[in-house]
Amino acid sequence: MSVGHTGVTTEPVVSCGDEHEDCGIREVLDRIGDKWSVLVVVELAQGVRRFRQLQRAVPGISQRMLTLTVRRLERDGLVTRTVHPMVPPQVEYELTAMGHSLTYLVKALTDWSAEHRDAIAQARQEWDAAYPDSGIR
Amino acid sequence: MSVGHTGVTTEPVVSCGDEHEDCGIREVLDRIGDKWSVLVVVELAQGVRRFRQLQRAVPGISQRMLTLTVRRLERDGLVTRTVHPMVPPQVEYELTAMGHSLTYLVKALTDWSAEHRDAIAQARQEWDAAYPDSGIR
DNA sequence: CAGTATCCTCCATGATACTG
DNA sequence: CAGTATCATGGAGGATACTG
Repeated sequence: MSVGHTGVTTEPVVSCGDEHEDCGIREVLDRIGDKWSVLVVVELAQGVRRFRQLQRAVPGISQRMLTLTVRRLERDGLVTRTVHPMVPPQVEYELTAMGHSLTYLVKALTDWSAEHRDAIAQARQEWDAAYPDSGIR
Repeated sequence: MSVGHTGVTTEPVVSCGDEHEDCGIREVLDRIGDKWSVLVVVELAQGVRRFRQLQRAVPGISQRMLTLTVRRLERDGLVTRTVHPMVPPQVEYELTAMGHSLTYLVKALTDWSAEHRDAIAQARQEWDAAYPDSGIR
């Protein structure tokens, strides 16, 4: 995917077209852009998980945020929540077909990230060296 | 790069592996997850743009946020900033090769969004109907 | 175990004014 | 035109306690 020099390469034609607003990117971004959704989806991509399993698998997430995150994913039709009436309670979360399709997008995300993290880190170092106290971070 | 399958298909094997942290997703997410970066990148995907051009192309963005956004993109090596010394000042922003490669990811994002926005909207309606005052949004 | 219910904090964003 | 400098604020997220 070398975009190389001056020449125009094959553009992915990403544009908002005639939309006045912001395409529909915001909708997705508002979901995957938050702090935990993607990490929860990544874990659920491995299979069915219970609440505490999820919390242990996503270090640092609070009970409250995990609840909010899975609720929103459920509301969007990306995750199913299955309650098994027993003591102690058992609730299982699982990706829907749509939630599953999202993992392909997430993979694209991680791939791009892995591919460019070094270049980004270097660019940042150079920039920070050039403008030591710019306030930008 | 068709992201949209239906049903269970071959898994993209998206996992954090043995990483304790959160892969490198957070780095990308922190950039594309913010309110404006993606929209600016989308506009710059069309070609070279000046500051005011960008601001007009991205409705709702404040001068301050546009400055911050392009600065951060520049710092990450995704955008170049070229100052032409003249009166009035002229500054041009352009995607780097890496910034360009990001547009493919953004396209995957918009594609997925376009493909599932209806399903998501419907899932939300149904959920909101089932749990009228849940507080979730 | 799987959550609710509160309270609180900080930071991303916004609004406004000024400048080379 | 292309910014900087301040000040203000809302809401995402965190901490803690309690419950069926």
